[in-house]
Amino acid sequence: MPASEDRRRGSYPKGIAKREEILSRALDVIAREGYAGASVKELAAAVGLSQGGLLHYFDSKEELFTAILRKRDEVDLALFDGPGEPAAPSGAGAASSGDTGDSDAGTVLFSTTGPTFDELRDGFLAVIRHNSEVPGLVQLFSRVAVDAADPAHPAHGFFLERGERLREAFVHALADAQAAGRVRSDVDPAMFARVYQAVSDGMQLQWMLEPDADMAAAVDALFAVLTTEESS
Amino acid sequence: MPASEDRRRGSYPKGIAKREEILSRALDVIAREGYAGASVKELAAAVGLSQGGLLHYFDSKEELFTAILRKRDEVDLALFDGPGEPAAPSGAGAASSGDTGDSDAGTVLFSTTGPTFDELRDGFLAVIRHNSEVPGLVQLFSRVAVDAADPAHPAHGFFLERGERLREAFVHALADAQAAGRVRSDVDPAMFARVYQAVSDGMQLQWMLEPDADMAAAVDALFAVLTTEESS
DNA sequence: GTCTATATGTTGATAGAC
DNA sequence: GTCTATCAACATATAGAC
Repeated sequence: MPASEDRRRGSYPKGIAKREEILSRALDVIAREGYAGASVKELAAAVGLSQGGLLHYFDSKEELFTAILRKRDEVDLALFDGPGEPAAPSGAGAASSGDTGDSDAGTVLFSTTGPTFDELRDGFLAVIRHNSEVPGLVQLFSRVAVDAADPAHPAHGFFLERGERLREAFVHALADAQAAGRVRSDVDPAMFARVYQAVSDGMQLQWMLEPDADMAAAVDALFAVLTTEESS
Repeated sequence: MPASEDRRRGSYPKGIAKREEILSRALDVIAREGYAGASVKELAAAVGLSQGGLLHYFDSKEELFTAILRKRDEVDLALFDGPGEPAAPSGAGAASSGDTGDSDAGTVLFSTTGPTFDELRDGFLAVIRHNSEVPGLVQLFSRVAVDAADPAHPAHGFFLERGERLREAFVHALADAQAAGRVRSDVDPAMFARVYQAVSDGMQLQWMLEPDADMAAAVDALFAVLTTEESS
C-alpha cells in the first residue's frame, strides 16, 4: 500500500509519477556524481529541470532531500530483499532505469513481521556493500541525518521511524536466533539493535573519510562475535 | 609540547593566549546554548567579539570550528584521563573557567604509548557520558565530521589523525587484554578498534535524534561481549 | 506544468577607521 | 587588536509569463 505517504501536492497519478521519476533520476545522479552540498538549482539541472520546475513538486530543499532518502530506502529494499540473490545489482547505477517497483515486494528487511537472522544479516550486509558504490548517497544520508536532529526538520520523523523499523527487525532476528542457540544468550537484543545501527552509521563516517575502511567487514565482525558458531 | 600546532597568525604569546581564551569560551557557549548551524557572527557575539574581531584570529569559519574541536579534545583529555577520578566534571559547564591546562597531563587516552584496557574503557566511557551534557558539541562534531569528508576541508586532517590515534589506543589495549586473557582471542584488535569508533560516532547520531538513547550503555555492551569475565 | 525573473535573506570575508 | 561598514556571492522561495 504505497498510497499513504506519497500524497503531497497535486497527487494526481500523473503528478506522483513525475515525482517518482524525478526522485529516481536524482538518486542516480547523486549516486554517480556525488553530493557535495548540492544546491536545488544544481540538482534541478542534473535531472533536467529548472529550479522552479523542480520546486513545483517539492515544497522545499529539505523535503526534496528527505524524499530522495525515502526513495533510496525503497529502492534498496526492493534490490536487497526477498530474493536470495538480487536481480542485478551490477555496479553503481543500479538505482534508476524506469520504475524500480511499486512492487510491494521488499518490506521484509525493515518490517516487524521480520526476516530471519540470516536474511537480515545478508540483506544488511548487501546494502552496506552496495553503499560503497554510491558515495554521494552515503554523504547525503549522513548530512541530513545530522540536520534532522532538529525536531523541526522535515526528515526528523523519517529518521526516527527508519531507526525504529531497522532496530525492530534486529530485535526480532536476534531474539529468534538466541532462542535457536545461534546467538549468545547474554546479548540484549534491544541494546545490540542499537549497536548494529550505530556501527553501520559510524562506519559510513569512517569510510567517507577513509575510503579504504571496510564498512561491511566491521559489521560482519560484530555478527561474528555475537554468534556462537561460524555459519557459512 | 603544545607548541607545534598552535602556530597560526601572530603566534605571539599574547595572541595565542587570546586565541585559547576565545576557544575556551566558544566551547562553553556551544556546550550550554547548543550549536544549530551557528554563524560566525552569532558565535562572535557569544564570545564577546564582533565578527571582524573574531576572524582576526581565525582565517575562516571552517578553521575556527576545527580549532574548537581540537580544543575540545584537549579539554576532554585533561578531564577524563590520568587521574582515576576526574577533579570535578560537575554538570555541563566543565569546559571553561580559565586555562584548563597547557598541562601536558592527558595524552594517555589517545596516545600510542597507551593506556591499559581498563583505563581506556573507563576514560572512553567517561567522555561519552560527559557528551550527554554538551549536546551542542556533539552536534558540532558530527556536522563537521561529515563536511570534513572532503579532503579540502580544513578539518580533514584533524579527523584522520584523531581517528588513527583513537584506534591505535584501542588496538594496543585490546591486544594487551587479549594477551592477558581478558578479551576473547577471536577478536581482531584492528577491526574492533574501528567498531568501537563507529559505535561511538553512530550512537551520537542516535542520541541527537533520540535523547533517550544511551550512548554509554551501547558502548559498554560492546565491552561486555568482548571481555571474557565480568569486570566492574 | 515548466520556465524566467526576481524578491529576500544570509553568509563569509574584507577594508579601513579608531 | 578590535570595531563598523560594506561587499560580493549565493541560495531559497515566490510570482508571473507562456
